[in-house]
Amino acid sequence: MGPPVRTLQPLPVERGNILLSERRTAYSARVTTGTGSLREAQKALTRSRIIDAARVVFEQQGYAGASIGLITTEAAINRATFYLHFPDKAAVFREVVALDRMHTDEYWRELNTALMAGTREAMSRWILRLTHWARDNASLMPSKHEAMASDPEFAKEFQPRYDRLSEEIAQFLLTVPADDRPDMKVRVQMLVVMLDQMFFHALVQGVWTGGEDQLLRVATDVCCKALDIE
Amino acid sequence: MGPPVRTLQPLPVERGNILLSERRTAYSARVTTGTGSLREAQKALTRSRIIDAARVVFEQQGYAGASIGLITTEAAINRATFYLHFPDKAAVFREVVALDRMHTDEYWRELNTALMAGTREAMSRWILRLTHWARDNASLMPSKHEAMASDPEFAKEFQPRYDRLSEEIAQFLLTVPADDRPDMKVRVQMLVVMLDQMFFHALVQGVWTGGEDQLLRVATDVCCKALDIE
Amino acid sequence: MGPPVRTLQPLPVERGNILLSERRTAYSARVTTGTGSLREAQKALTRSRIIDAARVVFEQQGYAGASIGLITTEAAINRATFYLHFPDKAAVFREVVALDRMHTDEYWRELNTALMAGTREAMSRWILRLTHWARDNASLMPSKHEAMASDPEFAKEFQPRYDRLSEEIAQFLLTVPADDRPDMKVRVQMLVVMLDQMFFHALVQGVWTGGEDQLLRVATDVCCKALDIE
Amino acid sequence: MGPPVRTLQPLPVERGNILLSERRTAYSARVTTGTGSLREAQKALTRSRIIDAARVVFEQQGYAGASIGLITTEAAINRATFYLHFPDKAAVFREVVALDRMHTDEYWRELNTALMAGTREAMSRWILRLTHWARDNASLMPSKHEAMASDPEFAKEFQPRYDRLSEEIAQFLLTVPADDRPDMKVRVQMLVVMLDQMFFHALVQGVWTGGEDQLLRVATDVCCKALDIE
DNA sequence: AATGAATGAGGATTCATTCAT
DNA sequence: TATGAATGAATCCTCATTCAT
Repeated sequence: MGPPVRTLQPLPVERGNILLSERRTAYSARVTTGTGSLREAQKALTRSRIIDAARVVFEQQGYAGASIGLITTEAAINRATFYLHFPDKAAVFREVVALDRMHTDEYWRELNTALMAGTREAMSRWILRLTHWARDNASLMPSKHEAMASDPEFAKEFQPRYDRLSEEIAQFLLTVPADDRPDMKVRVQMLVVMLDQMFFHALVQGVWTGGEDQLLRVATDVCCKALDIE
Repeated sequence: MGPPVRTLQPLPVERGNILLSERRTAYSARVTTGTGSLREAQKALTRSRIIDAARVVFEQQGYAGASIGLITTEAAINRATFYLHFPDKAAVFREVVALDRMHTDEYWRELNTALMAGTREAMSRWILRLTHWARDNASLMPSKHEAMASDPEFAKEFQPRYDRLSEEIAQFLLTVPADDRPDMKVRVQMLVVMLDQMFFHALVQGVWTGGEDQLLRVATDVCCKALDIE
Repeated sequence: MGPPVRTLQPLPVERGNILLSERRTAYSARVTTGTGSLREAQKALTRSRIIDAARVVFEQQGYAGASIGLITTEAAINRATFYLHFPDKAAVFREVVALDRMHTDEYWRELNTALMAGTREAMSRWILRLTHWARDNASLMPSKHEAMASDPEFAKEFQPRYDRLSEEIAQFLLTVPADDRPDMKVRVQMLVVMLDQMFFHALVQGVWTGGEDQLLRVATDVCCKALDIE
Repeated sequence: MGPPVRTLQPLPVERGNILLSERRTAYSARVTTGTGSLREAQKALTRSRIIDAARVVFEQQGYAGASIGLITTEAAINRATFYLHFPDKAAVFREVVALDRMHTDEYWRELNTALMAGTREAMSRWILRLTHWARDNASLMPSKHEAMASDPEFAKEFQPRYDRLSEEIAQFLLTVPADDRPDMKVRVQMLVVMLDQMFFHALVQGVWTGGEDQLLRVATDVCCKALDIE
């Protein structure tokens, strides 16, 4: 009878969530290591503190709502110190998002694998993986959407993901008849957009009524049918 | 050889588009007429001026970028007057969006018809219709996304659209075996989310590379396959 | 034995002088009267309060040292109110100086009369008059010099005084042989520059050692000789 | 028919002039050489680099506009290094000006000679010399005026020049009847102030309309007449 | 002696909002 | 009802200055 239907927890990202700070530290800390001299290490430490704090603030307050004052307070540093490391809010935000994106790419790449496999099973596994990813990144998404909507720069910067995606699945596309490739590319893009958005609605904004099982089942089915899998 | 491939014009909504003002005026004017006494009529007039001005400003400046000062300047009224009609920015925004939503519902309702028809042709026609709608509403979308992302209230308020949508297609759902209904509902929701988002990317943010024909063709195909049409 | 030698009091303008506030109020108040409606009157009142306060601050702190915060504190109004009346510090300063300039012109005009008279007596009287004027305006001079030195705009705006001066004495120039006029014009300009600067040194910066009598006597003598008077 | 009338080039000192850097380097270098140990030499080198850079910045940005950051950037040294050599902006400015003053004194001393000669010719030559000096120092003058106007300390420090001047011409004063000496001293001071200021207007601020010839001719005439020369 | 990093303090603006008219 | 004027609260940003290295 399958696993119990666990309603998708809409993730308590509603501006106040502080759950992920631990992992976040890991994120940016990872970047700092191996720099060399002591001074550089210290600078990198401060920098990563800012990034971590920024992430917390962006998650809690959204993009527009985040002020540099809040970030520096959260990072427990002087406001002026911020400007030593970043020119403005947008710059830190880019950094914060970049850390996420590293993982993003990783997951997208797996899509290629799943498509190559060409089985419902593989698709299902990938979509499940996607939910995990969405859950991890959910808290920052509102800010990302907000930034993209309010600042054309960000829109240009973050959106290309979908374009690059089509390159990620280049391998898979080669398995498709040459004539069908352009359409297939668009088809995959659409589905990715769909899943992306769907998980955003489901996880971040909590506006999905059904259970997680149903969501996964239907999503898999839609994708497979659209891609003529099985 | 089919119609010529016209690349989707990414719609010059890039903060400055003023194309729709005419229609907009019609929108809010429609609401004000026939209220009753003279005083009320005047008040309603001012109110609709604010709404129209607000729309212009939201389109040009985005949600966060729109200040009450800009709105009242655009409306050529005093800043204080604004507060006689609306408590804050969010309130006007709700009104502005509401005017769009009237139409929104209208279009969604047609989805039910298309689904009932159950033909690729009907689906294709509806999707085409959707692109028109998207084109009309494109300019306000960034603000809407921004507002939703930054203000949880808006998220709750605007998202339910997808829930209500499932009610709109209730009629269609009755034609589906009772056991399949829950999944079918989710399936349609997903596709709507997909189309919605797709047109946002394609029209508003102009990040779609293919032509309009391709977009429509693939979208129709994905939807039909996912819904077992044909 | 002549009048007693009274050493020129270098005027306690050394950032802290508050002596002239009374007169100042008179200055700007004069401007406000006769506006008409009550609202306008109130606005004008605030405006003149800002100007008066600005003058005090400029006198005490110099141009660079004067901040908008200091001005609004002195005026006992909100900082934002300032921006309702002036775009920036430079704008108020212009206004403050303008009030002085009204008088300035008046005094320069008398130079023409003195020159026309062509007697040592008339020159002496005018120079004496000039010292009074200098004394009255001494406190603002440092700021003026500072503003002129630091902001080319001000230099352009305030300096032309010397050019306009040559127009003020046009009448006198007509009494001079046509051939000598250009040189005579320059000659007068030089002397005015000299007196101007001299009184600035003597009164404002207090770096003159001699007594007031001596100063007047020598100045008169230099001027008369240079102009072939007597 | 005299030399051709060359309009006084108002000297492109308008914050951006960089003409004099060569000479300037010479200035401060002269001071640093011959100090002794290697360390001291290095220190002196840095010190002179700061002074040179400061001069450039003061010329370009004015006194208030010059920040320590700008100076150290121009000198290509660390901001903190500045504080090893000077306590603050005022201190470097003093040095910068002092370098000028060495020359200043030199020129003033020649005034004594000219006065002793007591001929129109000698006066004329000295005044011409003065214009050269003014031209050389023009670029720094705005800052000097600004500093004097904003900081009473500077006023006290730079002004005394006029007092010391009277000592420079002590020799000449001895040739004057004892009774007339006090007045003569003041008379010369006045004329020097006049010339000083005149060249400032003419060269630095470019507000003089006439040609250089006229300026020199009239200035010479005024001085000679005022001093009963010829 | 020189530097990189960090800080504290202060100044300019802008905005939403409230009064008295 | 509509307005002009005023306000309080934030925010951004820059600068002079110090400290550990």
